[in-house]
Amino acid sequence: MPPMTDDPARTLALLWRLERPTGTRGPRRGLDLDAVVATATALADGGGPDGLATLTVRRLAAELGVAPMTLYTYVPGREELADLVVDASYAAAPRADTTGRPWRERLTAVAEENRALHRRHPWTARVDPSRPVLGPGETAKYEHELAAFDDLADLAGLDDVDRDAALTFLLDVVRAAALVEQGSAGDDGPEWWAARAPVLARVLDPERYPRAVRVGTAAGAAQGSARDPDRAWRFGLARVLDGLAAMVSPGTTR
Amino acid sequence: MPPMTDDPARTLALLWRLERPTGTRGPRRGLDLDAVVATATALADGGGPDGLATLTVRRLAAELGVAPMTLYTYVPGREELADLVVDASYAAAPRADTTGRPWRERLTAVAEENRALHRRHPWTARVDPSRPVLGPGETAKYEHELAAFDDLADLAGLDDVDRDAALTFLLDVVRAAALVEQGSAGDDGPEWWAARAPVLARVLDPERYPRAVRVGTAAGAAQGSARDPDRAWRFGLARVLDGLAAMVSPGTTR
DNA sequence: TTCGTACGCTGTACAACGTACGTTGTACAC
DNA sequence: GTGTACAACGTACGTTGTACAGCGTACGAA
Repeated sequence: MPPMTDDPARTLALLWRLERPTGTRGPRRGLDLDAVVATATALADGGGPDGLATLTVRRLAAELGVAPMTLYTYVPGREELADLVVDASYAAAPRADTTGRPWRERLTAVAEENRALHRRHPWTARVDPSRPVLGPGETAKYEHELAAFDDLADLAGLDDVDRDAALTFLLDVVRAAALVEQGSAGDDGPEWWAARAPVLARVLDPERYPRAVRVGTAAGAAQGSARDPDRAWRFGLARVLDGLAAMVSPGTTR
Repeated sequence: MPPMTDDPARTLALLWRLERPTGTRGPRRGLDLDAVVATATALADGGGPDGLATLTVRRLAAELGVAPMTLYTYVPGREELADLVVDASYAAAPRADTTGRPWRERLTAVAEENRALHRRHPWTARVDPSRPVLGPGETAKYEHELAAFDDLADLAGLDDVDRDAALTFLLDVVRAAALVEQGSAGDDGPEWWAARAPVLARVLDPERYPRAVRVGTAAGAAQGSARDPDRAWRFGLARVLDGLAAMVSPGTTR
């Protein structure tokens, strides 16, 4: 199970489709990288929020009608395959041109685009944000999203480091909201609480944990049932925009 | 590998240490749950950010000088063990009483406490936030943190659902900052970029991705090297507080 | 036309994982 | 003394990623 020689350059070359100078000898390849990635994406999509984890070499090979080891002639290993899938999902995401619109609108568009991405491919919300993929998809996405910050960066006098931090800030909140939305889908059915209620009733002393019991009940009920499910989303988005707006007009912030 | 009968009630009982009416027959137990959890925590701590993933039944058993299957008499399975470890880390975290302080100070304290938690146990930053553990540690933490929002909730007229959303908002940003900090530790050394630079130079066209190249370089250099590493942290915290402040005095926000 | 060889493909194998199952041995209740 | 409840554990199964060596194909050179 130890990973193979993980050569970052090889992975990057694959991401950017820099075909290595492969000779024409031997049998023709039965697949190509795009087909592998496309099928892998479909398989991950079928696996729900943990789709990337349930994407296994053996299952992908079976889906492609090929022996497991064959995939290793297309991809260095499982981790690199995941990178390719993630980057492809970024590349395929639509990006609306909001040039000329007010900065709040532009940032809202970025947020909505990422929300849509996390909905189309739930596993994107669980990608480790601290390890950039550096593929063409991620780069195009990054460029597009940084551009949406042009006006705010001007107004607030953000340098490049702060601009990156502001974008990260926005995306973090969007991702967190996506995770909440995923968690409340299906899991938080009445039977989820029903299975836990007996023990919780014995153990959650309202005198010892007054706020936890009250707020937890309210929050659980709100997101579980018919209360509009967009409330948490709008809350987070509004907080982010207001937080960034404070850099423009720092009047009320101190 | 399919999990066993995951009985939520049994897991909760374990978390809250509701000892089942075990008879005194048979050999005495050689361990107790607290020792198992303590050793598991130490093992996870030794595994870095992915410590919870590298915590395996076999390794824990070896550490405890016991056969792997023995652990199953203490804990239903690996997942429940992870829950116990996580909740114990919450329970052990210090919680300062900030009653009477201004709300920004109280929220900052909560943020700092969580930052300290993610530093002491890096794997806590990778716990799925959409699946509450509902143990005594998490409950105490939740109660404490909700209390820190008392004044803000008053000032801004937050109901319980919004109070929960506001806390989640704060914790999400703190967790994201912790992940960034973890990612930039060690990984982002000069050789990390050095291994990727040749391909990136060929592929990152500054005309096609002007902002991405410029901002990415700046951000990478800033967090990688000697620039003060707390900058992203302070940025995120300030944005969160300002975002929440806008609910108190909504003057500049629209 | 023949043949060497580069290369796509795959069967087998291994280490590590979680954990089901059945056995062993201990120590209390009677 | 003896029956029995229960902790501990040896073995085994299915699953994972992937190393390795062999097989067979089809092109380049003769």
